[in-house]
Amino acid sequence: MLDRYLPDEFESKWRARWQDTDLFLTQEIEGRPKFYALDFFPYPSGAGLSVGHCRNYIPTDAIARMKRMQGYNVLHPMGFDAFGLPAENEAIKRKRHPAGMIDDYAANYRRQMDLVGIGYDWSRTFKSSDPDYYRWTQWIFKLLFDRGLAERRMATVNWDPVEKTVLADEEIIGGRAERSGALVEKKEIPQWFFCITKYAQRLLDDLDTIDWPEGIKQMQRNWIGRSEGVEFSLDVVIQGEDLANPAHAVEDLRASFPDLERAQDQALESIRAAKTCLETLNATEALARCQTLLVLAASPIFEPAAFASDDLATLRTIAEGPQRRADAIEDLLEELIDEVAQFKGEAATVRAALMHLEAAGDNFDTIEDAFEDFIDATDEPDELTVRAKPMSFRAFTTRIDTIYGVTFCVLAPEHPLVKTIAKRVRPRHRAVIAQYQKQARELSETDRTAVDRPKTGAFTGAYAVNPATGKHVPLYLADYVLMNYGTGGIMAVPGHDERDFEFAHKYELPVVPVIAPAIDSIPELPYAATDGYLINSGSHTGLKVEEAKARLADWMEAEGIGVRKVNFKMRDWLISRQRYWGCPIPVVYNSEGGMELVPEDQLPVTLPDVEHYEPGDDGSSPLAGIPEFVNTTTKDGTLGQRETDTMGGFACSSWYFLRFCDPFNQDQAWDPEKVAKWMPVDCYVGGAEHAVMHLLYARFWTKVLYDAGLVPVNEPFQRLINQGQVLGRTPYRQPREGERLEVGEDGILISYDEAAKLPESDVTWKWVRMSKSKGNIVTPDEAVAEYGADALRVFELFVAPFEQNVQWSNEGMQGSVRFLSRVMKWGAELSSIYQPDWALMIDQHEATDLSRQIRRVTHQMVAKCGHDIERFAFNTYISAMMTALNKYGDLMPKDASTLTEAEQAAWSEALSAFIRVLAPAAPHTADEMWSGLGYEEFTLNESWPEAIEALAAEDEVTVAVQVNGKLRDTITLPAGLGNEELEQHALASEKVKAHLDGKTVRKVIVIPGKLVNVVAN
RNA sequence: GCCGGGGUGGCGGAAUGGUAGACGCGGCGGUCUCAAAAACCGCUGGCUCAUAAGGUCGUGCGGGUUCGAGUCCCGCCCCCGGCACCA
Repeated sequence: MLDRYLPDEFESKWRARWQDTDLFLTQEIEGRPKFYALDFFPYPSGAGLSVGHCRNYIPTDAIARMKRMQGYNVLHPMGFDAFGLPAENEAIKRKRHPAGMIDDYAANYRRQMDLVGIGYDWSRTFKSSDPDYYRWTQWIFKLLFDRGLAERRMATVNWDPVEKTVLADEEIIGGRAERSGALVEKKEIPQWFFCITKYAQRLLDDLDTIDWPEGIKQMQRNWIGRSEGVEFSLDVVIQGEDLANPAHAVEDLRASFPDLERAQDQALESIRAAKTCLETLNATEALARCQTLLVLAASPIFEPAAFASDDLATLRTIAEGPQRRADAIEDLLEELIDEVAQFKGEAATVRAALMHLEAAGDNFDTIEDAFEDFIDATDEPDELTVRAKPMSFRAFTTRIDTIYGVTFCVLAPEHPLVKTIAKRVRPRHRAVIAQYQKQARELSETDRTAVDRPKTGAFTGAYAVNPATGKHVPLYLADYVLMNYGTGGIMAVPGHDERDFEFAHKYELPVVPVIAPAIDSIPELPYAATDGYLINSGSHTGLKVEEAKARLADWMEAEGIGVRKVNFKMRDWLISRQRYWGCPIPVVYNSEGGMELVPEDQLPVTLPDVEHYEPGDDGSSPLAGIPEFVNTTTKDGTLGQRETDTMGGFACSSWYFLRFCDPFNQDQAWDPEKVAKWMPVDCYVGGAEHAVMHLLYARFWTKVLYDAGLVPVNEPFQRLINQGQVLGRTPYRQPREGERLEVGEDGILISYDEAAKLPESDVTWKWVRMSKSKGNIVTPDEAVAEYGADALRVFELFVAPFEQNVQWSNEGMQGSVRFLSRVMKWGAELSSIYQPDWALMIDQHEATDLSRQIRRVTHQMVAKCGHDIERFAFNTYISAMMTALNKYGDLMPKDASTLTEAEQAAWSEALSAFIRVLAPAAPHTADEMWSGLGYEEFTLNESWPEAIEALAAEDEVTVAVQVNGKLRDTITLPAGLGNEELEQHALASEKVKAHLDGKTVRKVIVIPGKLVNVVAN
């Protein structure tokens, strides 16, 4: 037997044998328990694997190997996440087709995985871009659609101007695209969504049922963002008066407009002009013409030559008035026409519209006032109800208990009510509103949501009515209120909310405390805590916060003002990508714009094989430019057009773990029985960067499939473990004059060569995640070539706890080389006395002290190793073997011929067990040693040694003896002594006596087999 | 700011409330060798002490609970990761 670890001598031989005999083929033997070990679906990149990736694959392999030896049916598959932007972008850059490129990269990954001896069942492998696979991705899309969980709707999307694609919220980091780094823009297009929000509550609740890192669960909880509160209505009034009362409205108008007389004159003139127009025009015709013009004016494709000259002339009158913007006038007229038409006959509508056309030509600012006067002058009081339609908005709050402290309200600048309010308030307010809306629109999302940004806002001129107090509080616009959370409007309680407080401070709004930690105290504001009592709260004063919440909610529900509501921060999953390299969405549109799903028997909708797949500059999918793809027929045989969006990559990775259970089923996505056999995944291993997106989406799909009765589990991944990152030592230098640092960098990345040339003081070394772009990658190829595959494996397992980051050093692998060499040397020394039938012998011959000691080491090691692998503590698994080896070393005989048969058997057991326990970590070495003992079988097919507790038990124990909690002596005693005996031995210790001198023993605490603590004073 | 995870020798790290520092790296001394490497053996937390024995301090900081705290509780500090005007 080889007595040194010489990997070149045997490692590749074993890998070849494993492959040749299909060793890693999944076994499905009746009656055995199952174990599904899975690594995150990797996206193969051109950079290949680094030793960092191996830190994922090696430990999973170790546990999978142990489980197989322990008699489990083990499913340990691997495949490739092939679709997606990174692949497509790289393909474009390299001018290669992504399919071929991905094939090459995946082949390289596979080669590297094999190189380090990962025992994947390659017979089950697939890529998500295989039509055989994505056919079923489309099938699941259909399933989601049929269950009302896939929707197409207009949406403002995050647009990446560099990659020319739409991004999910999750793909934006700080306002920039995660991948390209471009500043994200807004765009409005029809998009496909999966309605994950319908599952929000279950996704949240079921986190409690799975064994995942607390951090990841918490991240998902935060992402889902559940909050409980009350949503209720607030009426909006202007000037603090109820405009439903016409008399008030007119009074108000007069009071607020001292120039009324003059305005009336102007208006009357306008009306006269309008009447003249009316007399000469057919009313219906006039209205139609107006509307046409308005629509035209708003259209970006407006083409003046296409229209009759009198239309044009009218349009010009509208659009070219002094300081007019066509869109502003259009807005106004559209509103007027809408409103008036609703309540009056056509003639009046046209009259009003024309009048305002005229008025607009004269004096835009007074147009609203002119309208008021017009209504006034027509002597038709009911027309005032048009203006006085009550306005209200809804607000969501988790702190309904603070409603008495509302001193103002805020709407998001994009809130739909703002437009209505703007029409009704006085011009100066209208101008402020318009200005503020413009400002908010122009701010990028990044700027707008920057935390340290001072609050801004604008008073609308309108007031909200607090339903609890009836008080009118000013209504503001402010961009710290977001349209896409809650209702887009809030009740502001500056006394008990930091943001509202800051805003109130800036705009000098009152701050009223309504919650106090104790009934008679006044808190320091803002006081955001929820423990306390209500003060200044009318009939609710004195209630505790929780009770007040309940009572106020009850009251609102009873009065119909509001309802209890649960709000989620999570949004639906945007799935559309306007790109080529993705799974086509199986939808066809007919000529009327209706949509239908591609029937199941016509799936897959395959991606056309084309030369050019670059996205168009307008953001349309490259598929849209391929007529052979787009043009198709609908179910009823008419011409149809295919959906040209493809699905984002997360769709493909949301069910691959199911396909692995039945990878080549041609008739269905999987056989439910097979999935029932293997699912859930027992141990799912990958990086923490997928904490939210992939893991949430996969959970969502699993739940949908569970609801559809297609999978028997509600959660896909029973146990999740995140490996730590491998960091490479990376050189940086300070920027030179004229150089600028990238955002987030505090030095300029340089190469190792450059670092070697610079003076040491100019180079800063940092530990940075290995990546090709950083130039700090160590590949498994290098590591295997220099140190050996098993050395790499052992080092990766040993170097640090599994979840912790590692600072990589090649020298560290030298340590595992040393360990493996010692193992092989020890094995070689013992091989001459190895007894294959040790198990029989060991019971037939009387044990000696030595044999008992050997067996104790063996059985302690076996127990610890199994337990440690199970709990992913691979570093202590390796160290347990090292410890055992050290102890064996101490017990090794000078002369083997003096060993008794029991001792030979004990040594044989030790060697046999050690090799098998070593196998998950160092399978090449284990197989080499195993065959050296004459065995034909691979260690993977051998059974995991059994740890016998009785043999592992110590017959002597070292007892710590303390006096007043301080260690004063250790005494070695036979195991199993009673407490009293231990106490006596402890008190008999000379050292203990010395410390007890002059003291009285008050108490003696005995921990059996461990410790005696004498308390004395 | 909020949430999560951490902070232990020169370094990576071990330690169900019970002998802190397992195991490894590095370092020091030795064996072997003409020599070096490799391998093997021994030592290796600080202070105190000529040495040993012994003593004493010691798990980010300050308190507390306990016979006994790296571990539990309270209050801080620092590092890493995530979220971030979410009503």
